[in-house]
Amino acid sequence: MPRRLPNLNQLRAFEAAARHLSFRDAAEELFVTQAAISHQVKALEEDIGRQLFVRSGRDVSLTDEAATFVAAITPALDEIAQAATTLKSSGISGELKLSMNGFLASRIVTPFLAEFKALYPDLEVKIDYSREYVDVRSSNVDAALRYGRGPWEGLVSATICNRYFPLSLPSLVDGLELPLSPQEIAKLPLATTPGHNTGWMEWFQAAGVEITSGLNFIEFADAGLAMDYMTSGRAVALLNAEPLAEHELATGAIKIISPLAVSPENAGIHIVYPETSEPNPNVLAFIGWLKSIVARLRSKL
Amino acid sequence: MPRRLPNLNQLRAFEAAARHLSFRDAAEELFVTQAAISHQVKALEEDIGRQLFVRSGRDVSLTDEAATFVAAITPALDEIAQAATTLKSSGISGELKLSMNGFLASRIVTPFLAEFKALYPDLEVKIDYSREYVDVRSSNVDAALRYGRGPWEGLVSATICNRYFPLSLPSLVDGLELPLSPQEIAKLPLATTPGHNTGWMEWFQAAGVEITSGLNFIEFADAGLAMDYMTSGRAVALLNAEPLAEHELATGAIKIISPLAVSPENAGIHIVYPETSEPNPNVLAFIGWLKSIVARLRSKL
DNA sequence: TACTATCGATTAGTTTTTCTCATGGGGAAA
DNA sequence: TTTCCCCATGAGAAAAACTAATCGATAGTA
Repeated sequence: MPRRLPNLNQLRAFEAAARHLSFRDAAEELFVTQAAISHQVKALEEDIGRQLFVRSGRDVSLTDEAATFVAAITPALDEIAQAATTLKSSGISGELKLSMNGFLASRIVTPFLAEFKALYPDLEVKIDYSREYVDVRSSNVDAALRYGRGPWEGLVSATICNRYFPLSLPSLVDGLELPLSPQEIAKLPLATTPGHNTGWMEWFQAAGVEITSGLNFIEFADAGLAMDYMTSGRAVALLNAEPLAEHELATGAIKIISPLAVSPENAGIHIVYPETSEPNPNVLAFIGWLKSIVARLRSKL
Repeated sequence: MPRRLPNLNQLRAFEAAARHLSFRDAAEELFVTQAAISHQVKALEEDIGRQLFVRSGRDVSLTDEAATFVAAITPALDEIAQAATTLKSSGISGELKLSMNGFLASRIVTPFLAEFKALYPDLEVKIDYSREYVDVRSSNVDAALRYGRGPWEGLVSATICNRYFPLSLPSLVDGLELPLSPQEIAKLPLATTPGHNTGWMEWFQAAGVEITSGLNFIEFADAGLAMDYMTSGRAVALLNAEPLAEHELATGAIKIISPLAVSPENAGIHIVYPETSEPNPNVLAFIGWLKSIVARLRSKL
C-alpha cells in the first residue's frame, strides 16, 4: 500500500491558517494574499471531503476532526523545517567577513541579519563598514557588497538587484497625478551619482523620450547621499526601489513616480568575491540568502 | 523566528528518490516521469546549496548529509500521510452497497478496490452484480454505476468518464497507418450498443465528416459485449479508453486508432444515487475515490 | 441605529511551477 | 564493442498557485 499524501502546498496553507485561526495572518506568514489561503484551504477541504474550518461571520474555528489533524501535522512540519534548516546550515560555519558601506548595510543587510544568523547559527558574520571599495583580494574580507557599475576585474560578481525606479517624496510631486510621464519627470531635479547620469539617460531612452539637454542633475558622491536628498523632498532619484526603500514605499512615505524601470547590465547592487579554485560555501550561502530576501521584498511591490 | 520550510513538492520528490535510490522508481511511485523527479531534485539541491545525490554512471547514492536528512523527513511525511488518511476516513464507516454490472466491476472497480478499502478501513463495501439497472430508490443499494445515456430521473448523477475513443485490435487495422482517418474508420465494422449509434454519429460529426449511410453497425446489448467483439478483432468500438482498456492499451494489445475523442453530455460512466436531504458521505467518498482512479489512469495515456 | 472596518469567499485572469517530450551522455552488462 | 539502462537537460505545454478586485457578513463604534 503506497503512502497517500495530500497536496502538501494545501496542507501548508491549511496548517498556517489553523495555527493562527486566521486566513489573513496565515497569508502574511506565507507571504501570499488572503485569497491564496482561502483557495488552498477550500481545495484541501474538497479533497478530504469535508469542512475543516467552521466559518461564522468574520472568524473561523476548527472542526474537531481538523483540530486533531492539525495537532498531528504541525509537529511533522516542524520536524521537516528543522531538518531542512540543519541540512542547509551544515558545513556553513566559521567566519564570514563582509565589506560594505553603511548605506547598504542599514538598508538591506542589518534589518534581516537576525534571520540569516538563525539560519546559519554556526557562522559568525563580521561586517567591515567602509565608504570606499576595499580590495577584496588583498584585504582579508571574504566578499563585498557594491553599489554601482561593474565589471570588477578579477572578481566574481553576483547581481542582487539591478532594477531602478524613479522615486520621490509625495510632497515634491504634489498636485501631479501619478504615474508621472517622462516629460514631467524631466522637469524635476534629478539626484544622481557620478556613475549614474547614464542611468537616467538610459531611463529616458527606455521611455522613448529624446532628451538632449536641460536636465537638472544634482550629483552626489554616492547613492546613499542621493537617496537622502530625495528623502528631503528636493529631488527625485533613480534607485533600486524594493530593497532600498521597502519600508517607505509600504508606508507611502516614498512613491514610485513611474512604473517604468531600467535594469542596466553590471549596475545595481552586487556581491563580489575573489575567484578561487574552491568556492567559499559561506559566501555562496550569504548570496543565496540575500537574493531570497530581495525576492521577498520585491513580491511585496 | 518563523519556520522556514523547503518547497514541499521538491521534498516529496527527493524523499521518494532517496527511499528507492532510483529516480525512475520514485517517478513511478508518484505517477510522474523520471524527468520530473530529476528537475525537482535538482531544484532542491540548488535551494539547499549542495548536492544531495552522488550520481555515478547509472546509479545514485545519497551523500551523508542527505541520508541524515531523509532519515528525519521520511517519518514526518509518514505521519502526515497517516493523519490525512485517518482524517479522510473518519466518519466513513458502516456499509456501502453498490450496484453495477460485471463488466464495469471487473474493469474499473475490482482491480482497485483494495486501495479503497485501505483508505476507508471502517467501511464495508458490498457489490450487487446486476446486468440490468436496478431501481436505486426502491432497492436497498446506496448507489449504482451506470454505463450509458442519462439523465436518470429523480437521481443525482456524477460523471466518472464520458470521453470516448475509437478502439481496435492492431490486427484489424493491419497494414494501415495509425492514426486512421475518419474515412478509413467509416469503412470498418463498428460495434455499438442500442443507445450508442448516436455516439458514432457524434464522433463522425466531430471529425467534420458527412456520413449519411453505409456504415456497418453491429449492435450489442451492452458495452461489455461490444468491447468483447472488438477484442475478438472483428470490429472497432467507441469506448472510454483509459478506464476500460487501460491494461490492454499499455501493453499494446488494443490501440486507439484515432486521437479524436467525443465527450457527449450525459453519456459514459456515471454513479447515480437517490437525492436525500443529507448526502451519504460513504457514497461521496466512493465517488471522489473513483474519480481519482480514473484521473490517474487517464494521465497514463 | 447607522457607520465603518475587518474578515473570508468568489471570479476571472495572470504568473509561476510543474511536468512531459525528446534527446544526449555515461557507465555497466552482454 | 555494442547495447541497455539510467540520469540530465532544454523547450514547450499543462497544471497549479496566486493576485486583484469585489462581495457579503459581522462586530465594533459613534
